[in-house]
Amino acid sequence: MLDEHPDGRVRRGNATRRAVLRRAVDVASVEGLDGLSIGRLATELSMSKSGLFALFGAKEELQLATIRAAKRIYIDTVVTPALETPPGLGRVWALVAAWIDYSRGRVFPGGCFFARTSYEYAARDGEVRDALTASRHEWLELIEQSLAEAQSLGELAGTEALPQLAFELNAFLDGANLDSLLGRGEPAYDQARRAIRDRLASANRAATQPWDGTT
Amino acid sequence: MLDEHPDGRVRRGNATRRAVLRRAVDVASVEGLDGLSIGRLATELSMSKSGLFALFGAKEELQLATIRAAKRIYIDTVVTPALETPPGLGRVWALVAAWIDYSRGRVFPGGCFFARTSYEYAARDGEVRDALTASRHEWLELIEQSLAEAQSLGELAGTEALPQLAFELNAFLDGANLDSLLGRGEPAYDQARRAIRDRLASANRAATQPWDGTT
DNA sequence: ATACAATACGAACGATCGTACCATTTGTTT
DNA sequence: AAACAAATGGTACGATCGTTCGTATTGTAT
Repeated sequence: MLDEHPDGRVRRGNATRRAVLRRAVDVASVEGLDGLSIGRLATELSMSKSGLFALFGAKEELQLATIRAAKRIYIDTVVTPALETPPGLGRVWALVAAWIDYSRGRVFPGGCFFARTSYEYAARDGEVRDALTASRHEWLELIEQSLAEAQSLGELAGTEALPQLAFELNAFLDGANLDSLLGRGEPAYDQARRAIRDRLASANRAATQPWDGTT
Repeated sequence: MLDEHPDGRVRRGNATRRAVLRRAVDVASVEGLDGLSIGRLATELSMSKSGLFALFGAKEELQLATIRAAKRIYIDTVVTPALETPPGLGRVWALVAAWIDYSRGRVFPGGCFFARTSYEYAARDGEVRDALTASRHEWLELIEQSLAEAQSLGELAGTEALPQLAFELNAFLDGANLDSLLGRGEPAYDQARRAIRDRLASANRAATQPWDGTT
């Protein structure tokens, strides 16, 4: 959509940028956005350091572009597939299930890209941090909105506070992600699934429409 | 306890090491254990880079010593005070309450030291990562043990799986820590408290000994 | 054909990194 | 008093960092 102009030069540049960012998101998910080094990226991609640098103009621009690239991957592998499930608790479950697959399948070698980098910049200032907080906010709002749909369908007790519930579900996901990376492996994801299923089942108990807990 | 030998030289060295580590834990909680730089620490503490380096022998030793120093602070401000509360759900609550105060009060400027650094090294190898995974394991075991005491006192349903429950409580804590750092502020801790209180109350409902949810 | 624009490279810059070596000072041991 | 040990500082090394500059190449305009 940004390539509307069929300029061969910028098209070539965009292709190179994509190749760089494909590698950058993987590196950053393990070593962090600080660990991203232009020289190292250039070496790994067999290009010149100055050439790679010129594509972004500054290190911070590379970091911001890396975040945007990670967000695209995240949306493609987690959000979009889950939105194929019709609204309701089924979609909420599809969302968390897709997230678990995303973390578990190591779409990024360092687990969830945003968990890794958000913690890295959580206590700092600047555009990088702002971009990461905005991403987290969008994600939490997506969960909350899916919960709101389920609630208006009668699948969630009307007394449930949705920001609270979204916070809890997301905490389970992040917890499993970290536990898994730190060696707890598959059982961590089992714990998250069980916690989420039990929590949603409890929120469904006082609702009008029953939920079978699987779909 | 390690200063049993009244050698003035090593005592002086230990004092300097303590001063270095007091600053190192703060820096690492914000910039990470990679962001720790010997030269920067030396400048901030008005000492020579080579002198500071010699006190630890290698950067990795400085990082490991920083983790040990952070663990001491953690134990002093979270674990030990909570253990003054008698076993049972009251102690579990004291533990999580102390943790929330520890994160909320910014004992480390970057929030929980271990959340920050564990994510940093979660997807890597080496002694630093091993030390961090061990710390996390100890913490989770402490929660689990406190839950086991509560269970044997009849304050927790016998059907509750304790590793599962410990995972959930800890996930709430980490989630609030990150949300708070990313600008959500006090409400994040309120959400964690509420999530934990509700979860413990639910686990207490099928138990023999009631719990009032506050002490 | 000519002027312009974007990509890419090579070389070099100042800064900072972790580390090594050597000297000095200070405290302990004999 | 002499021998030793630990802490601390000064200097310098090689590596890497982000960045700048000049230049060649390639594609698009006029």
